Amino acid sequence: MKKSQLCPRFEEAMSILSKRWTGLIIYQLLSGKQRFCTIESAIGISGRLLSERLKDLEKQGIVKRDIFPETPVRIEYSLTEKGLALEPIMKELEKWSQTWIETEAISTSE
Amino acid sequence: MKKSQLCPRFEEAMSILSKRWTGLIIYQLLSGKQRFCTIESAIGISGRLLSERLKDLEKQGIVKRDIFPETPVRIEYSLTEKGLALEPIMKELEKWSQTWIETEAISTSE
DNA sequence: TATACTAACTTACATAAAGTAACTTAATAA
DNA sequence: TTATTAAGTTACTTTATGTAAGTTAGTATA
Repeated sequence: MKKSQLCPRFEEAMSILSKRWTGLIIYQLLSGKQRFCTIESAIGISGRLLSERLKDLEKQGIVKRDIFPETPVRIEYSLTEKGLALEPIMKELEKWSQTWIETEAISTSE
Repeated sequence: MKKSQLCPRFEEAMSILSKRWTGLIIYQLLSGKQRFCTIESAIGISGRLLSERLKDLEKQGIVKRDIFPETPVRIEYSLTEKGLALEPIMKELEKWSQTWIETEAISTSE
């Protein structure tokens, strides 16, 4: 593949957000720590992909995983400092969407 | 697919940014109007996908396309008002990347 | 007149990522 | 012994992306 002329840090940051579901997972966790099944139903992602994304985000130091050995086991996901620092981006995107996205224009194919 | 509990506007906005290349194209166009081949080499995208993404972005009213019937033809892409309004998001992501992304950690597989 | 050149695509095909549904694991309760 | 539950994982299909070659239109050059 061709090499870009962009700042590698910015490119890396964008590659995180431009992976499907990643942004919504982070957005969802901004409202506080929560469990796998809560995130799953809140954003409508499948277990297979949520599992994959959470592993990636943990590896990148954006998400933290805490295990509570109850029955059945409880696992809570939350944002690290690095993850929480993404809040301004989400807030700006929220603002933009409220100004520029019309509800009517959204495809309702599902 | 399951339905999410998120604001449809925000979800739609995120779906734009979380499509591969879209964010980089918008970022690139923030530095001013430019031609197909310029964007192509600046961000390292293939012609096939750049063409596809620019069409989508035009349809969404984020990008404008101007034709100059010279020889060979010149076509200039630029951001609309809606597209320019995404600048704060890009600036915040730039800030975040400079604080939290280490250059060493970026995979150099290409 | 025939061939070359250029930007901006498009097509055809291979590979990678995402969607879907069924299955697994471990601890404990009925 | 069977059932229940959260948190995944596996197997398989469909969609998206990567890659390279081909197309189009208007000149310019041999």
